[in-house]
Amino acid sequence: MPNTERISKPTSQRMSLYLRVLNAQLELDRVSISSKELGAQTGVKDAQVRKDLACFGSLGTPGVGYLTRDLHHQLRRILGMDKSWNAVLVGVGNIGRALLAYPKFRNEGFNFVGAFDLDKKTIGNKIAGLQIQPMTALANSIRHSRVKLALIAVPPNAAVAVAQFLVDGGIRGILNFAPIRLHLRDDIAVVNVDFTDALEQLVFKIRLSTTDVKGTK
Amino acid sequence: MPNTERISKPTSQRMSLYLRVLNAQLELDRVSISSKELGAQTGVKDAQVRKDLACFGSLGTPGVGYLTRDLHHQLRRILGMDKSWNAVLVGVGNIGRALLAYPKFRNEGFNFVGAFDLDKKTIGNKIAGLQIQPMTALANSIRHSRVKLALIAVPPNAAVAVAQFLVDGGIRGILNFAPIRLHLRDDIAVVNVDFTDALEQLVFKIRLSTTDVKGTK
DNA sequence: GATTGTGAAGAGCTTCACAGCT
DNA sequence: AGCTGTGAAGCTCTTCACAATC
Repeated sequence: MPNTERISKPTSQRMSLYLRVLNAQLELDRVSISSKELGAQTGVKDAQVRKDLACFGSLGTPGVGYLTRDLHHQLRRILGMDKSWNAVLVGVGNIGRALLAYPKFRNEGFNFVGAFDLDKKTIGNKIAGLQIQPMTALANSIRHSRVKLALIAVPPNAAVAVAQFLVDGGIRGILNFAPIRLHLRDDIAVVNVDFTDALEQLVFKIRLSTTDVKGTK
Repeated sequence: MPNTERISKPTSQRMSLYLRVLNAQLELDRVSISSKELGAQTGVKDAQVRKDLACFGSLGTPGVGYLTRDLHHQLRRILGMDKSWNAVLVGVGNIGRALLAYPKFRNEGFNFVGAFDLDKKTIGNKIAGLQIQPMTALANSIRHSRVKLALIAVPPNAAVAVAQFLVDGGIRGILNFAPIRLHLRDDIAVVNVDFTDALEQLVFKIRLSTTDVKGTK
């Protein structure tokens, strides 16, 4: 009975980080890990780690730390990764292709069950074992396979229409790679991945650290 | 004299969003925009928009809003986008190729001046007008062109070594696509883009909204 | 009437520090 | 001695609400 609802966004983000570390620790056959070490490997203060982990209700052992396997299991459960998730991809351009071939998705329990595009040249091609289908097949496919997740990697001007179409088809969550903010019903989960945003944040960070040392210009 | 330093991380992130909106508004020849509209298009409360924009020292006009062109200019300045930035790419796999071909980067003032890989098969190929070079050419290239930004799109086990190598070569900021947290000197800016994290956050969000309505399972 | 800029209140997140367990 | 779990303090970010401006 871990209350999944009372987890803040910052906490859930760190949970993903912890999970990444635990994966590595399991491969090294480490039996336990302390909040201090988990923190060191994720750039989080140890007290914060313990607070985050407290929602499992005392899984740690004073003097020892957390049992790697148990914690891994609990984290996956909290994040909803204890079962696998099917997903469709819309837009098989450069980014779309990279996503289809991204090996980590399958490792973590994500599964592409369909890939769709408008371009007749790419339709029919197989990428990472999946045959690209025309957009016209999308609606049926969603209803049939009862997919809940979609990844959008289409040009920005198409993204809004595609998103609306997906929602109408029954999709509940969208990972959006188009550099556009989607405005959808608020029971639809949206996560944006915007490369330009990321680069701008990087530039801003650099300027912050170089301003201290008196502008290198 | 806008004090670039006193801008919080959440604010700077929203600045990127505002900038995206302003780009669109400029294309539509809109002369001014209100905090309310800027907020609506980015999912931010109007008061928050005004607070964020306040660091420019009164650029808005009561009863009217903000002059689109001026605001655009100021935002770019604050974010450090008033000049263009050169960058190198390390790792020309699926993701690397997508990044090289990503058109928005150039639009926003980012410029690839080098792309590097270990794989002899890709070395020498041209992608988006850029010839892939061997890793052995990386150090010289950085020093020569005085690049400050690097994008890492290598497998996770190589990322740490590559990052250290880049820093030793004089790189000041890294946009990291490998699903690994880099621990570097703290005057080095790092921004992580982790697809698996993003998908996990999405799943978590979905569960949050479906838990309310009593698990669809 | 519409909209800005902002002090003050409110909400949320992080860090501290220490009792308590092994 | 080493480490967890947590109340309380401290800090940051967001929202409210309204006087001031056009």
